[in-house]
This record gives sequence, structure tokens and C-alpha cells, in this order.
Amino acid sequence: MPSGPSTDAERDAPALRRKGELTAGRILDAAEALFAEYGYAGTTLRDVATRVDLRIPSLYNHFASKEALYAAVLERGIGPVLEILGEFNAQGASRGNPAAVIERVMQLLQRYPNLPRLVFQEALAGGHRLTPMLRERIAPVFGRASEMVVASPGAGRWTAEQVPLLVLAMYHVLVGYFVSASLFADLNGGDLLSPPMFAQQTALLREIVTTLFPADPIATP
Amino acid sequence: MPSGPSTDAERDAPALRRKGELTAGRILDAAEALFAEYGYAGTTLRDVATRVDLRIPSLYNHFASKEALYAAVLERGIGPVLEILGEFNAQGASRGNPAAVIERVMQLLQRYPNLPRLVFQEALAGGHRLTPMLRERIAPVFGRASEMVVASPGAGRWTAEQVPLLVLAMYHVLVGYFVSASLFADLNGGDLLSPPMFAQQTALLREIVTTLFPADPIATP
Amino acid sequence: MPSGPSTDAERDAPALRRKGELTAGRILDAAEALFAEYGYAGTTLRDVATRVDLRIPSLYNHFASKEALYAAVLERGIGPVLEILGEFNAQGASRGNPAAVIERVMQLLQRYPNLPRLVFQEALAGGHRLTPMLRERIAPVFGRASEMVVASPGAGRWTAEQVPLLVLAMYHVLVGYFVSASLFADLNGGDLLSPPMFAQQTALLREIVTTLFPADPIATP
Amino acid sequence: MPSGPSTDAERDAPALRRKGELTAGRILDAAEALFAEYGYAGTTLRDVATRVDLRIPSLYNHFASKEALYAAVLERGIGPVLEILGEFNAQGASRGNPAAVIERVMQLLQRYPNLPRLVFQEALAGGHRLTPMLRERIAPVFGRASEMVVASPGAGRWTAEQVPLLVLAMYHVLVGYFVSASLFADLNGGDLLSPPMFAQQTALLREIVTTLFPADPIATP
DNA sequence: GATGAATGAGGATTCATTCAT
DNA sequence: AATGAATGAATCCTCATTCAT
Repeated sequence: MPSGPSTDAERDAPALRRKGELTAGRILDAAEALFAEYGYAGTTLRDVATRVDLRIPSLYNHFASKEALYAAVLERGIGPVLEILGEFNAQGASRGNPAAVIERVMQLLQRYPNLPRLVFQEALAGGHRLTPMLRERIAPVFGRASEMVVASPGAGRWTAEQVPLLVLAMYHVLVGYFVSASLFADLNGGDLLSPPMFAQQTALLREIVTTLFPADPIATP
Repeated sequence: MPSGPSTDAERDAPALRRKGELTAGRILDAAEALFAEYGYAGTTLRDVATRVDLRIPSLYNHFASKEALYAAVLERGIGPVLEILGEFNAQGASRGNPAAVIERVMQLLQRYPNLPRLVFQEALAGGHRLTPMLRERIAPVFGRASEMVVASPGAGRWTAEQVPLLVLAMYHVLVGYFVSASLFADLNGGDLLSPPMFAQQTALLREIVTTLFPADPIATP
Repeated sequence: MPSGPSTDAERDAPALRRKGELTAGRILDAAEALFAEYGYAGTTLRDVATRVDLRIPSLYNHFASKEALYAAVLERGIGPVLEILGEFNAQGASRGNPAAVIERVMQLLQRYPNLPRLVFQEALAGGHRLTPMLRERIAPVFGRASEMVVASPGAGRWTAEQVPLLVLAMYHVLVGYFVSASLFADLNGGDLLSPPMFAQQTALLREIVTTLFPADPIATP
Repeated sequence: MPSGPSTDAERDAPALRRKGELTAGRILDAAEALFAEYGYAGTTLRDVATRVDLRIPSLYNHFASKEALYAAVLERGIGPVLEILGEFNAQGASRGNPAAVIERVMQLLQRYPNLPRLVFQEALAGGHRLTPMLRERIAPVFGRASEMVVASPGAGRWTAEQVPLLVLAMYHVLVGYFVSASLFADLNGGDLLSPPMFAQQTALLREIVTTLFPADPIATP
């Protein structure tokens, strides 16, 4: 049980901190959505402030600059995903079941739908704004993914040089799905982010992976 | 009898027009590269003008506004590709050889490396700036691609509902390759746009397609 | 019991608001003089800012746009005059003493010397920038002035159809005096806005009105 | 009968000159209307060129600059009126019939309806753009008008100091009628420039003048 | 005489940021 | 923590003007 506030002076300190963090969170939420949709240059602090019903200068009480806010958004968004991927790889790389990984990642992305778009914004811009730290943490994920593919039963059909490109391709299929959602809705009418469509995409991915990495090693003599 | 009156105004028009069109072309080149890299909001007319070694107001002699310039870039970039895809589909849909199509498209994209990035910029932004005209011309390409997949020999393994998602996935693999080039270089060190890498990617795609749509339907019992 | 929660945000609001309103007032003053002299198109925000010793963007902290600033100038300038005229008419229409009205209006205009020029700028431009609200409030003033003329003792010499034109003529004499001041100085050398000249003009107007509307109805059989 | 063009070389010279002057005239027409409505600053060469269906640089074949065009408009507009007023005064000053003068001026202004607005634009701006030449020619008109008033039979009621103000007032009544036309239409609904309204105004002016300067000096003891 | 292309100067407006309150 | 006021820098765009054609 938490101890209540004792002296008069510090009475509301924790409450305030809590409130402050709460506001910071709301700012991050708003900024994430806007950065994902309009990119860094296309997002203004005015937009962010409006969404949080604050005045612009108040944002500076929580983040030192627009760049810092952007970095925080990326960190908060990418960080957890990287961690989960990391854990997953740690346990599972040996078992090497690509289909299971992909399913897990789809679940992740469903929960963080802005993430793929943020990452793509970055990819388009050359990633120059990614914190070096973030970069350092993204690279190994790619590496481990490649290792996992190599270790998978059906990997025999692919050469060592093809594997990174294969991982890249899978990454594009996964992430592109989210990025193209609004354009696809425009052209085709279907809402890619709706649960049924999402389930279909997951199933399709499973099938694709199973085809490319047949679990039955007999198929690849 | 004097020769028919020729308006003074039109005397030297051709020469001027030629020069003007040339400049317009250079502006489009510069704008295309910049829009592809920095997006619409991240690109300034100052950047464009600097690249063409013109002063900003001169741009307005060729394009009515930044938006109009952007539209012209998209039109000039996407237009030809759509036409080629259209022709290709027209002839080939019957034969339905996805691998060949993909190879052809890779060649196209190699010649227009900015195109995929432009399209993804649009996809991220929701495509709101795509001319309705452009929209109308993109949709059928997707449609015909789906038809072609359905008509291909190895299509048996995929349901009708899966096909559009499958096409979307292939599209992401194709296009994403170009978009991620700079990020990939950062993480992995390899230059995706170098000829050898490019050849490898093409080969990989062929193999993927052959696996997903085995030409010999017997292979998929 | 603690006193009700007072939002942090509103703590020092009054002081700030006071300062802000003061600045807004100074901006209005400067803009009024400039709009009156150079018109809407001929006045730049740079001129306004310079007069108030502010930088241009600061103007936008007080007025949303140049148009909004112009509207505010008109409202602040015309509003009070319309109110005073309204009150005056309300009391005096019955007594119907045109000479008194004119004298009162002259005093008003002397206090708001920019007003006539603003109004004339608008008249020349077709009044398209007058707020509909302002328009609605100007019309009745003209109407009541006409009624007052009709009700005046010496009105007998003018037909009903002539009255509006007569009011218009008086309005032009009144307002034109201020508008032509600088041109008159140029041509004639006299300063129309100097007190003695002003007194003479007032006397002249009284005489003109008395002649046109002789208080002694006997003179008009 | 005029001699036709003789040698081949100069064949079309007069025709060209004629055509050029014609174009210049059309430019002046367009510019006059625009300057009258929007003022000097509010009128752009683009507007003028559009009205004449020319491109902007062509205007420079006829007028050296925007200022020069403005000066030419004023000269062409005010010049004839000044001349006519001059002639009129020359003959009539002795007879001194103000009512006749006013009627004549009204006819003039009806033919040059943009003139009053141009002049008022100038008055508001302080007349700084009036050619010195124009200034020199305007002043004497005012002077002679004053003399005429003094010489008129009913002048007895006005002091020498009042006369210039009286002339100024009459001038405002005359000219303001045209300036306020569009605003009046807005407020009152009547079209001041329609022939019946115009006739009424002329009649009213005659009556006003007759009242202020009774032809029968006996009436003013 | 007419015009396309080019441009310096300047237009209104927005943006990210700071500071006092 | 929140905000009104202020601002330097930069935004897109327009304007009057020139020049080669």
C-alpha cells in the first residue's frame, strides 16, 4: 500500500508529477498520430497543441523542442517493439519458426498502428533523424531475423546472400500493409485495418511464409 | 498580294517555347528528387529553385503553384509507368506470367527510382493530393494485376479474397526495396541500388514468384 | 476546506490581458491612420508594425489577419459614431433641428478625423469589405436622417423623393471636408483641420442648413 | 482627300501608329476603370493587362511604368474637364450663373463617370501623385469658380472668407454623388447613375444653388 | 508591337522558440 | 505547469520591371 502524502509542502508533488506525466503522454499520443500521417515537416506544433487542447508554449514544459518530441515519439513507439522482438528472438531463434514470429509481429503492429508509418516516414527521409541509439538497436533485430531464417527448417532453398533481402521483403510486406491502408481504401474500398481484413492478411502471411519456408524439410533435398 | 497577315506575337514563339519547356523539365527533375526525399511539406520552393539555379519567382513562370508543381511531378512520374503497365497488361494478361511482369516492373522502377518514394509519400499522406485523374488510372492497374494473378497457372492455391492482398504484398516488396535503400545502407552497409544487388533482388523476386505461383500446377497437389 | 481549485493557467491573466489590450489598441490606432491615408491595399503590415514599434508577426497575436485588423478598425471607428448618431436621432428626431445635428456631427468628426476618410475609402471600393453587420447599422442612420429632415419645419420646400438625395448631399459636404483637407492645403494653402478654419466651416454649414431649411415656416408659403 | 501611302517601306506606318494608339487607348480605358475602383495601390498591371487581353510586358510598349500609366489616365481624364471648365469660365465668369455651370459640370461628369472617383482617390492619398502640371491647372479652376460665385447676383449673403469653403462644398456635393453610387445602391437600393435618378439630382442641385444664390437679389435684404 | 522568361523587392502569413507572468 | 506576448527565420506567392526574341 502506498504511503499517503505526509508534510503539507510536498503534499501534491506526486500528484503533480503524475499529472505532468499524463500530459506528456497525451502530447506523445497526439504527436505520434500526426507525425505518422504528415511526417516531421508536415506536422506543426500548433497541430499537436490543438489536439491536446493546450497552447503551444506548454509543449515546451514537457519536451525541449520539436526534434526532442519527435525523438520521444519514436523511442516510445519503436522501443517496446524492439524489446519484444528482442525477447522473442532470444527465446525462439533456436526454434526458428518464422510463421510464429510473423504472427506475433502482426499482433504487435495492430496495437501500434502508427509505428509502421513512422518508420516508413523515416525510411523515406533517409533515417537521418533516428537517434543513433535507435539505429544501434534496430540493426541487431535485422541481424537476428536473418539468423532465425537461416536456422529455420525450410531455409535450405535460400542462399546466404538472399536471406537479408528476403527479410527485407517480409518486412516490407508486413509494414507496407499498414502504410498503404488509406490509399488502399481509396482505390479498393476495403478497410485494411478492420479486424476481418486483418485476420485475412495474417492468414495470408502465414501461408506465404509456410510456402517460402516449408516446415517439411523433406521438400528440399 | 501580300502574304496573309501573321500576327507579330507568334513570330518567335517556337524557339521560346522550346527553351521554356526545357526549363520546365529541369524544374520537374529537381522537384521530383526533392519531393521524393523530403515529401511535399519538407520540400521548399527555395530548394527547388536552388537546384535549378533559378530564382524562386521564375518557378512561377512554369508552374502556377507548389501544388501544381507537385501534381505535374506526379503526373510525369506515374503517368508513363501506368501506361506501360497498361500496355503490358493488355497484351499479357492472357498469358499471365507474373514473373515476367515483375521483372519488367523492376526494370521500370530502376529507370524511375524516385517513383516508388513519391508513391509512398502519397500513400502515407492518404493520397489526398493525387489528382482524381491519377486515382482513376491507378485503380484499374491493381484490378488487372489481380486478374492476371487469377489467370496464372499456379493461382490455384489462393482464394479469390486473398488475391488483392497478395498483389498488395507483391507491390510492397517491389516498391519497398527502393524506398528502404538508404535505411538499408545505414543498417546493413549494402547499397540496394547497386547493379549486383539489384540483380540479386530481381532473381530473388523471380524465385519468390515461382514458389508462390508454381508454373507446374502438378507440384501443388 | 481548501478554497476551490484555481487553474494555474488563469493566475496572472488579468495583468497580461490588460497589456495585450493596450497593445491591440495601439495597433488599431496605427492601422486606422494608415488605412485612412493609403487605403487597404496601400497599407502594409510592415507600415503598421513599424508605427507601433513591433515586429510584423506580433501583430498576429492580436489580429488574425490584415482583413481582420481592417474590420476591427472600421468597427472601432464607425461603431461609436453610429451609436452616438443613433442616440441623437432617437431623442431629437421629433424636434428635428438639422442645424443642431450637423453641428454635433462636426464635433464628432473632429474627434475622429480618420473616420470620414475610412468611410470614403470604403465608398470608393464599393464597400465590399464592410462587415454585413456594419452595413446593417449604417442603413438605418440614413433612414432616420431622412425622417428627421422630413419632420423639420423648413422641409416643405423639398419633395419626398428629393430628401434622400439631400441627405446624401449634406453627408458629402460634411465628410468631403475632411477627405479633401490635404488636397485643399496643396491647392489653396489653408489647413482645413485648423481650429479657425474648422469653426468657419461649422458656421458655414449652419448657414447653409438654415437657408435650405428656414426655421421660419412663414418664408415657405 | 488624304494621300494614300506611297512607297512600299512606309506603307503601313500610319496604320501601325493608328493601331498602337488604339491599343494605348484601350489600356487607358481599362486602367482608368481599375484605378477609379481600386486605387493606385490596389490596381495591378496584371489586372490591366487582363482587361485588355494583353500580356503585362506589352503595356510597357505604350507606357513607361505604372506611375506613367496612372499619370496618363489622370491627364486624359482630368485634362478635358479642366479645359472645358476653363473655356466656360472664360466666357461666363462675367455673367456668373452658378446654376448653369453646375448643370454643365453634371453633364461632363456623366460622360466621365470615373473621373470623380479618380480625383477622390487622389484627394485621400494627399494628391502626391498628381503631376505638378495637373496641380497647376487645378488651382486656377478653383480660383475662378470662387470669383464667379463672388460675381454672382446672390453672392451678397456670403463673406469673402466663406466663398472658398462654399465652392469646396459644392464640389463635394457634385463629385460625391458619383463616388457614393455603389455604396448608396447597397444601402438604399437606388441606382444613382440611372438617368431618372440623375435628372433628379440635377434638378435638386439647381434648386440648392438657386436657394443659396437667389437670382433675385431683392429676396435677400 | 507583343510576349515568354527571369528577377529583386516585397507582400501576408506561419513556425518554432523564448520569456515574463 | 500553463500561457500571452514577442520575434527571427522562413514559408508561398505577387508585383513591377527588364530583356531577348
